Amino acid sequence: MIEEPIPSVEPAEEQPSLRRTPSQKRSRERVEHILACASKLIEEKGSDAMRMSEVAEMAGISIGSLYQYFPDKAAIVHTLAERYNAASRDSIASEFAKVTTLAELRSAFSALFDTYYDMFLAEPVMRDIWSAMQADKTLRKIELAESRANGRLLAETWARVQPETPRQRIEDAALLIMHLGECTMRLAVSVDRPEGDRIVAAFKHMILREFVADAT
Amino acid sequence: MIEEPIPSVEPAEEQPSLRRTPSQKRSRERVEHILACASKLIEEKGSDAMRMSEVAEMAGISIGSLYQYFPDKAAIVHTLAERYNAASRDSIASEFAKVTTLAELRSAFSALFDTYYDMFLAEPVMRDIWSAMQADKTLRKIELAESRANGRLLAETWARVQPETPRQRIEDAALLIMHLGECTMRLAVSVDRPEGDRIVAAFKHMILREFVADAT
DNA sequence: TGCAAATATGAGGATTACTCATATTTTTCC
DNA sequence: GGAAAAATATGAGTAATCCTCATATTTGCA
Repeated sequence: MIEEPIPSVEPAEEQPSLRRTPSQKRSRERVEHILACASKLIEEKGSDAMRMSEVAEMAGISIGSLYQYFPDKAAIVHTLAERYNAASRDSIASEFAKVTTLAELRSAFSALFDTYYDMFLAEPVMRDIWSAMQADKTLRKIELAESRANGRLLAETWARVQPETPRQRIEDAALLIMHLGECTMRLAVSVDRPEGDRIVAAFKHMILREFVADAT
Repeated sequence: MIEEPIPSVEPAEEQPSLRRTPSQKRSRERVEHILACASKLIEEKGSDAMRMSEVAEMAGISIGSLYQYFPDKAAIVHTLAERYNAASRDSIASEFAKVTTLAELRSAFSALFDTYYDMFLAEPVMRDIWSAMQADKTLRKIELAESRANGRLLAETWARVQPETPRQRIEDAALLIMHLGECTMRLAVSVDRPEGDRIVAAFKHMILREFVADAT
């Protein structure tokens, strides 16, 4: 009945972000409710200004209960981040799955970052969480894990359509590209719309040059 | 008599990070001393774990005095960040100043990022401050201003050696490149040494492709 | 129904950035 | 030199907030 959003690709690294695995159905629903409230609060005021007391109040539970489910504030952000990341990985994986030629890789990459940019524009919560991840030491590890996971997806596809290129070079470049993609999104949404659009275009233009036949 | 630390290139955006402009010589020395202590503490434990009480104690002053010079904790990080940024801008400006051809731009860029990477490796405080800047809303604006300032330096040089390329395209690309350069540094120093080296190499390789004659 | 396990509660502990009324030092001006 | 004024120093105290824990309530099950 309750279907959890199982990351269908590779989970980045699952720390125990829930204090106890909820065994009762009501508990699992409550976890979802807490996350929904937290998400709404982050949308309204940002994760930094979000107070644990507010989350508890909006969710209609006591602070004690809140801490029964999440060991600390970062765990809430962590969980939300993991969900967005899982969604990203999924769309990346499905976009790359059908790629068999370099030309297809180029158009898949292009489409991917258009989608990614739209997501960033549409989801203020996602944007905020990305910033929060940079702030916290623990959460920063998630970002790296995420870049690595996405980098692997790109590297596999890339190596498939261009087997003559050294694997190490592909892997390094793939990690860098996916990481810089995230950085570009953050930059693009932090400036005004037309400039953001141009920045994303510039990024795509720059990266697409990498996916060419001549192995320099 | 009062000589303020004037950034020799373009100041990114000077908010009043000092509570009062110290008029007496002893005060200015004290500001320097506070910053030195803060820097040492950041090196030891990170800006997040650095306590204002510790800074005061190490500097041999009371908390009240500390707050007489800096309006809040972020202001200390802000000031330190501005200094590093000013140093970066200077080295970027001097590296680009003598560039007159595309080939020279390429080698200047390459040399610049080698230096930048070395700085990041050698200066744990700088690394920490970069992370801290992402965390705080106010400080994040500095990062953007910094990217813009550096982007302008690159754009000017680039436009000089390649006047046929549309100015808008150069400006967008320059901002993106300098911003992504910072992101690459952060990524490179957060992984193990050999991988970090390869990542920096991959970045340089990728960007140097942009500085070519064919205006695609 | 009654007992044990799971879950809920919220007052309070702990930490920490920052304030402010007061005290001290320095400068100014006769 | 001395007194008034301005600048600077002080640190106990305030406020904000995360999180704990001893206790109460609810649920699952025999």
